[in-house]
Amino acid sequence: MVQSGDMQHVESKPRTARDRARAEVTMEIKAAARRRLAADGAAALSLRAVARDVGMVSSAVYRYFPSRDDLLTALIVDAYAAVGAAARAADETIPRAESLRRWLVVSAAVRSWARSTPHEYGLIFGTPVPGYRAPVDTVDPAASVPLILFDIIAVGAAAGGVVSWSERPMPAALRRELGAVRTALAGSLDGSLDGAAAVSDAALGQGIMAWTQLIGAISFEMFGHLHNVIDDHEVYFAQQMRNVGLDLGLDVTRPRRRSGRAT
Amino acid sequence: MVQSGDMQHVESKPRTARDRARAEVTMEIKAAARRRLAADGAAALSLRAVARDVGMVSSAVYRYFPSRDDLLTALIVDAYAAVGAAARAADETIPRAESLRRWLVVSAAVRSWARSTPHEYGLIFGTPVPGYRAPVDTVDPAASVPLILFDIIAVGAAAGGVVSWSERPMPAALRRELGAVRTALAGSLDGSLDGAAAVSDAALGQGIMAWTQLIGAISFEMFGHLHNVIDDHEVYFAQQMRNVGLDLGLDVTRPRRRSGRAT
DNA sequence: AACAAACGAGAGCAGTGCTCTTGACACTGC
DNA sequence: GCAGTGTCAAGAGCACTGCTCTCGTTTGTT
Repeated sequence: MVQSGDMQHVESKPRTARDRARAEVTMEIKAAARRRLAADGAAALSLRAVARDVGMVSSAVYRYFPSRDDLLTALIVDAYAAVGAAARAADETIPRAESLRRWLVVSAAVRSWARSTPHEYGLIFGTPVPGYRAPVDTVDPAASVPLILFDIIAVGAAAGGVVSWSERPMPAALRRELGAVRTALAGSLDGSLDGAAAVSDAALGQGIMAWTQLIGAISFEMFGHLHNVIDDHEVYFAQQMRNVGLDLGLDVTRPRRRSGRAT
Repeated sequence: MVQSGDMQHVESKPRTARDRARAEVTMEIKAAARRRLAADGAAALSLRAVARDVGMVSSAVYRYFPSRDDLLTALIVDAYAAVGAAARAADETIPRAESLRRWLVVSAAVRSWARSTPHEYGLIFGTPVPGYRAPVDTVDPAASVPLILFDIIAVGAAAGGVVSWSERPMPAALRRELGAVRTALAGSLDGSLDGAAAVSDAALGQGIMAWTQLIGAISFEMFGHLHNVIDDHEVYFAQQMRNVGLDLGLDVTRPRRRSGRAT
């Protein structure tokens, strides 16, 4: 179902031995960096330390990554890919028409990815590291989870789901921006983008809200802002996401149907 | 109206000249650190650099802050106090009964504080700096904005506002936790906490969602996650907050009143 | 075989957090 | 008034960082 076209970065087999070695060493460096990131966090990631881990001297690492920030950028791209893959894998366990369950499963998958690799989560959803420049490399993989959410909402809307914001007025300027967002998202969905048009401006706006809520809730939990407020994050998160999903009108399969479902 | 009891940290005038000098130098260091923080961000905050700025040598600064992290912690506490003060100042411009307008004005105040001091915002709502330990000092000022939001919701609920999640079931475990949260928040409100009891579990849960949504939306904007998605953050944010406020049932004064406000 | 590019190693620079020691100053009790 | 006590700024120093440059060596291409 949802698959952004990210097949092209499986570059053709490196021919020369040097290229092959280079690719391998690059991966080794990234793996070591990821290990140190998981252990100590992004702020404490030292290029010299990862160089020691892979048995090189620090200056040699600069042949592969021109600066420490570039190493971090590479890790960011990988992290985006990882969370996108986790979300996609979860999504594929649920029939495409069951929008609510898809939303619950995907949001839970994002949360559990964050809990399993908190520093990588902080890397992409926390404070931007140095002066922040979002290179073009990061914008494409960053959209993979929102893309899944858009598909869920589109299917739900096409099935007659009604969003709770649908009756509210919306500024024309915002409608224009959301229109551009819709066409961009619909263009990234390969298969049946027939449902994309069914996503109203209100649904799109509320969908972005849901995406914000998902990341906001996980960030609150991961960054400790719910300390002394919520103990059982598991049930709290599930409850919040369920309510957000219901507000999104995703329970289109449930209302008065015992198990079969109409179109 | 809402005022957490944070008057006690106006410690009595330092008597001896040495104490006075110490307090003054401490403030000078914090001011310089805040300046460098605003310029370069938390990651680049160097204790030696702020020492140079105040005309001291680095080791002298350690007489006032035992480590760099302690300096950052002091800045975090100040940042919490600043955003709380901004929110409170905005809240006091609106009559207490107009819950929706209070919500809109307070959320806008938080956003504009974030935009004016982005690095301080990142300091408290971004990735926790090193290994993260939230000292007891930070938990009290951190609650000031949520406290205001709770008061807004309590007044709205007492005036008959109905939250959109009110019909949804909620796990008993979560109800228990929210009960503790309610008594804690109600206890921090000095004046008329009669309305606090009117805040149902559903309203409280949705209130935390609104708080999450507020910070999530600002974080998305500040950290660049809405790049190529939203251009006019101003109208987008206002629209989102308005819808969240309406879902919270805060428009209790508007329905059938032409212009004069009641109470 | 000859040449150029890529590579790893090492030295070195400027900067960092933090510790320790030293001498000067201010406050306190006699 | 004066010694004793604690606080203070300063400097040197340690281990570490990101990053640059140079130096032989290896590798791929012509």
